[in-house]
Amino acid sequence: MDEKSAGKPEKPGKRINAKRLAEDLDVSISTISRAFNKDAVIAPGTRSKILDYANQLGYRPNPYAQSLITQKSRIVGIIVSHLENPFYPEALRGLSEALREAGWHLMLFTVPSGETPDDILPLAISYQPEFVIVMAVTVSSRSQEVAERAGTKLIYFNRRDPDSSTFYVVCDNAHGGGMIADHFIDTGCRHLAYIAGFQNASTTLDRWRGFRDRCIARGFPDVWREEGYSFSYEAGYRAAMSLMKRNPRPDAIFCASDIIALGCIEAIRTEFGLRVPEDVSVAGLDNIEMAAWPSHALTTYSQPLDKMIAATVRLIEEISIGAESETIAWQIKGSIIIRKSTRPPPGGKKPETLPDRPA
Amino acid sequence: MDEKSAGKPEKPGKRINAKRLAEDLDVSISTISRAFNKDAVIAPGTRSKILDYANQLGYRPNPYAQSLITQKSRIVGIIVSHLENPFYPEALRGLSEALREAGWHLMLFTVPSGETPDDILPLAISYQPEFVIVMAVTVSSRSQEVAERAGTKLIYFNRRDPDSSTFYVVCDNAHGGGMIADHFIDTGCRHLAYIAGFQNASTTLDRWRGFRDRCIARGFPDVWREEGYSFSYEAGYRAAMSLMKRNPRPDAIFCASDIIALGCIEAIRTEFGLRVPEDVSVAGLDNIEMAAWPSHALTTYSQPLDKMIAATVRLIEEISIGAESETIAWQIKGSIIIRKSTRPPPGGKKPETLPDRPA
DNA sequence: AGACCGGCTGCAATCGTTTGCAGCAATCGT
DNA sequence: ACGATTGCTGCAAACGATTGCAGCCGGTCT
Repeated sequence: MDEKSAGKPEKPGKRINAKRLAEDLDVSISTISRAFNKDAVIAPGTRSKILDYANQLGYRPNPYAQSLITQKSRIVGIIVSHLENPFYPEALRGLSEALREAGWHLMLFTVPSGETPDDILPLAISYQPEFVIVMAVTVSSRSQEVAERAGTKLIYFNRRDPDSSTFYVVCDNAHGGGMIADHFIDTGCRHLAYIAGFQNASTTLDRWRGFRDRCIARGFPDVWREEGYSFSYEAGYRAAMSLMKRNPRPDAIFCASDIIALGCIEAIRTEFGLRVPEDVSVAGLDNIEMAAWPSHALTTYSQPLDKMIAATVRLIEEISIGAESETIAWQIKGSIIIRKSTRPPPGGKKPETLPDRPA
Repeated sequence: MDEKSAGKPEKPGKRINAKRLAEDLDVSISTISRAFNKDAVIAPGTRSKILDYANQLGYRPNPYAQSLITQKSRIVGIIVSHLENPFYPEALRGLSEALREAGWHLMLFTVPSGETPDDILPLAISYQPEFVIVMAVTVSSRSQEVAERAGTKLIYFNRRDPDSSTFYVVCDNAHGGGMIADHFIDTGCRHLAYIAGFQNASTTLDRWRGFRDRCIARGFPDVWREEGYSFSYEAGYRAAMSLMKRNPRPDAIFCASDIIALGCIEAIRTEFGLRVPEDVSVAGLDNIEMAAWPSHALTTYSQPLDKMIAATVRLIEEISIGAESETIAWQIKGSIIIRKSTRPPPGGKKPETLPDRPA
């Protein structure tokens, strides 16, 4: 520490690296490295000396060199297809924060309208993230294979993978459908209908299944189903237009997403001059923030976003440390949130008064 | 090509690298590299041979090694603070796609509610992105310095930097305020008001300035201003509650964002039983997708998102190739979108009938 | 025929880390 | 007092690319 330490004249253009620290501090590069590695053997004194000097100089280990040598990037990619559905920004935000806290970096890929997540995947894995979270409804199973070849693990968020052993995290959509059906029936609705989202999204399917099965079980087998073809406001608007012309006209509509429900309500009000919930009960699924706005006051089934996010991060952590995670998939129950877009429960109480067996 | 080519037994665990290609193809690693480098000298035949074989094997150059040696990452970080305001997902999406097309990767950082973008910046630059786009209203100027030291360029999106020579891209917010003022006054409104967003965000300030200046210029100096303290639905709701109790009661309210406007309208309708636009005209600024929904039909000033995004990408490209970009900042005009939340223009036409000089 | 040139390719240094292994001093056990 | 153990540190070989420079080969010019 006597050769030429102290007033060393800041080499200008050069980014500071471990070598520079090593020279200044008169230790080896290895030692510098060890100072930053949580569980490496190093004298506590040496470590703190290095750490102090490091952040005095603003030094941080170069992540590219680290990734290169360790073969780990601590990057997770995320492919999002429908950011215009407010559910996704909410999920994205949560995921972003949770992953950051766990020490991961998030690389974002949005899917342009003409394309599918499959088209984007090659690009997403080109930066060799350790994981790619797919937050999109439609993905082919070929993707699985592409990812595998690149050494990247795929995790589906809000999408069940029908035919395989991939990782996924979803809410219990069938349960949601069932709860809504119960609520409709309990509040005296008799002509039930469903507005679907993307045609063969697992979410569309499961919600429908849960809803219809419960309707049938409770003695209402004639459930309308209208295709929305997407999870959007416009879809809800259009679907409601057609649905409300049927005979018998529905008096309760379960929409495959909140945003569909808002479109649906709007159509019912402006196009048919009917009231919600007096004439028609409408419920959604997601519980996006907007659903709570007084202007909407939407009854809905709440996706347990926090739990879903926690599960996702946990999955990632476990796989990443090599614990071939025993749970490959999470399906988490949410809960129904009753607001003002559906009829209130019958005055006082008469829960046993089921429709087809009059009191 | 005779030593041991042909039926080479796929080395299993090993990720394929340039060396592997080189051996199989009997060329040097340098040549492999050159095949992937657009403007390197290499015989066309050799290149296509390599490229073919490469994507038959699914090989792509390792980005970490590339970044390490070239000192460029082609990564741009983005810090977003208010994803719950739909304007930001829209912007994020556009930015993501435009940057992808230009060959950049996007690393996302959201700002948790307790913290500021400044707190996140160190983390954002820890991966050494070449640029960081800050899509947030409040940033201290110290950040500028932190970024500089790490060799990262900061670009503000939707935020003007008052005191410095940093890069930024915004829409012409003052112009927006002015247009809305004109529209209010032209449609016969007389008691004008403004609901502010974050208190010292440049957007709040500029919109106010443009609005008030025009009001004054046209002879209505008494403009109410109500603080919203944030760009949210709740802020609009709360602010409207207080604003509508003033005397004289406003008959036109310009909100610092669309989402504020929606909250504001809701409060006017449900809390005061008044009609929009018959009793009060309300306009926003942003032109988020929801503003066009028939249930809202919000009059607003449209942010020229596409142009803003194009400008941002262009800025990045220019700086990145070293052309010390002559334009350090972009301020782009948007346009007013008249819908149903403001009174219609006077029947037929009487544009000259200004308030204070009666016809 | 010899000099020169242009097009292509290979050599080897380099980027900034991590990590197994060996070495060394100080402490401990007997 | 001497070997074994412990606690820390340094050496050097990776990781997988890029790129300036030198070399080779065939063709053209004089």
